[in-house]
Amino acid sequence: MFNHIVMKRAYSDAIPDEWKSMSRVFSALGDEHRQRILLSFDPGEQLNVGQIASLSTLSRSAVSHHLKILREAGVLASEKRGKEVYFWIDRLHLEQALATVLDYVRRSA
Amino acid sequence: MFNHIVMKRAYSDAIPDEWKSMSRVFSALGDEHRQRILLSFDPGEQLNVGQIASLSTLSRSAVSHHLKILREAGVLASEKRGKEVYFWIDRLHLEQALATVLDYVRRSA
DNA sequence: CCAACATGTCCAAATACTTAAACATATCGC
DNA sequence: GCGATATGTTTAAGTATTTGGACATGTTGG
Repeated sequence: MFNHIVMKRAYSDAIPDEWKSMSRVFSALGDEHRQRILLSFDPGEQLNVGQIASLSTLSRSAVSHHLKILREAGVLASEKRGKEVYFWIDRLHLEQALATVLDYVRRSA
Repeated sequence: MFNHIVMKRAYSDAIPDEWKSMSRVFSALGDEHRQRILLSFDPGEQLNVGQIASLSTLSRSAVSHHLKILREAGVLASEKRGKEVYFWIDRLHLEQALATVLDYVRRSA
């Protein structure tokens, strides 16, 4: 008995695991400067911090801050090569995160 | 001649039209309270402001603020029925916005 | 080793966002 | 119309984010 009673998930419950990843992606890409950084990449292109900063209207320091947020969100990936740090779009992670939300939305009909 | 020279899109250029819509979706869903609101909806469910506020830990006023942002971003749609305003997930708009980014990411490989 | 360069980090000021109370508007039942 | 209810708006304070300069660290070439 009571099997037919489905408690509504409490608003204050933890955000589902698969949403935590998407959450950071959303926050990261909710900023216009960070969107511009993402759009700076041509297909397959890798850019170092100096290149990204020179395209930007912000200080190198501010760009570095945004790159950190994008990397931690899994929007970009990076690797140090010599003196430089190269960034590229983390295609797989982004696809997975977006697919999670798309899946939720499609089930919501 | 010069056809082979492809100017890099300036960082400060306008964000492409199809991105403006996604931009607001990202900003809207970059906030944990607004994510919780989105996750409050069962499939096909419609909730009014009072119901959403009662699920929330925030004041009704703050919830109203977040609902406005979610509606303006096209995450939720709403309709007034009598005294109440009902909200639901704007499935089509969300799908389209997410598909735009997914498409960009897939072309970025 | 050392000078030049690329990047990251720390910090304080500027800016933007969030919050909740008070108030305003609209709708309903009687 | 009137009181009760539901929601939106304004506002001011609190909080968080963003920014760029100064400094620290790591790397390379000579």
